[in-house]
Amino acid sequence: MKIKKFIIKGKDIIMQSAREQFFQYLARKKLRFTSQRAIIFDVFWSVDGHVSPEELYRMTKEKDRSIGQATVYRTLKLLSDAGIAREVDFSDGVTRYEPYYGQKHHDHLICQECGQSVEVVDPRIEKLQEELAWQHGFTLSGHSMYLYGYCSQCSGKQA
Amino acid sequence: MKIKKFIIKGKDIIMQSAREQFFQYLARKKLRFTSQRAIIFDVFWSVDGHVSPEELYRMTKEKDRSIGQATVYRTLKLLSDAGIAREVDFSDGVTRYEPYYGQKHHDHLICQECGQSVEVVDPRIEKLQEELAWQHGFTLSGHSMYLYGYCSQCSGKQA
DNA sequence: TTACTGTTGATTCTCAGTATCAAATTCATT
DNA sequence: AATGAATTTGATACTGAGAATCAACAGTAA
Repeated sequence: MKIKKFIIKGKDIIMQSAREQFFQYLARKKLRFTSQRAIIFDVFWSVDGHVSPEELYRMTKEKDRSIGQATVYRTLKLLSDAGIAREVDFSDGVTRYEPYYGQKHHDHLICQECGQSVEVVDPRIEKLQEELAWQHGFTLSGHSMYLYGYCSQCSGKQA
Repeated sequence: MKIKKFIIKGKDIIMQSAREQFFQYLARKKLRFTSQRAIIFDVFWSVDGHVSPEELYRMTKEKDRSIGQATVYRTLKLLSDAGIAREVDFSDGVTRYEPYYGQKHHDHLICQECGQSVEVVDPRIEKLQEELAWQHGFTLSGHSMYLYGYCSQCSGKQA
């Protein structure tokens, strides 16, 4: 219990900073921190893992019926530009977004059977990526890596 | 000159095997090696690097006016299933395909300024990916990795 | 030939995401 | 508070990739 509470508190603190960063970003760009953006941010931040714009739109509608879907798309783009959200693309035709601020960088391991995704990191891979880019005269600014396979439950089912 | 000729010959031999593999694949699935599929295969194979379905459609039209765009989409899917083509997704909304048979596996390093892409591989990264999946109980069946950055020409221009 | 299965191209449809635009909101100045 | 400029919003229309549909059209096998 104590631990749980602590974690929630921790997440809450991060949320405040992320909100703050969003606010700062908007101010820097002379944009406004409107009530719609606040609501969308809050709902987005409450999500565990990734959401599609459409899903988020449905969720925000429950809080505020009047919010339009275009605004959700626009706000996600803003959050992405502000470095608070990250686009993830599982190449199924839908772009998803996940909270990114204060998160460790990670990539995705996806089960092709059940669709579950696991967040993974390997600093050694990151290092090698840098190196590889360097060898080709590139300055690396980012990467996307998706590992596809079958999870322990699903790899039993087939074959 | 000699070398060039040799290379062309080599490519030609690979082409024959790829065509053969396509044929075999179709036979195995009780599908037919139609003239349209042959044309689309040939044009696709003559391309250096990647093409979008739409581009390929335009190109095949020049060889055979009557070929429909749906057939191009369908055939690319077949080639992909047959392991002769590979989908590449630079996340700009268009899926591209590249010849794959007899090719070494590779990933892509993309310049965000001029758009050029370089094919890269690092067996050490491949190894670590396997390892990483394994650690999470996954059987790895494939991956996609895109490194984004600025090439030597373009990284000078900014800053 | 006939019956059967797979293929094609034209067309329509779907669906994510974007552009448009008038109305509403907010901000800065007076 | 009032004015005017700039931003934002939501509804709606639009775009463009790709898939579904379907009648006409081949091969294939009896």
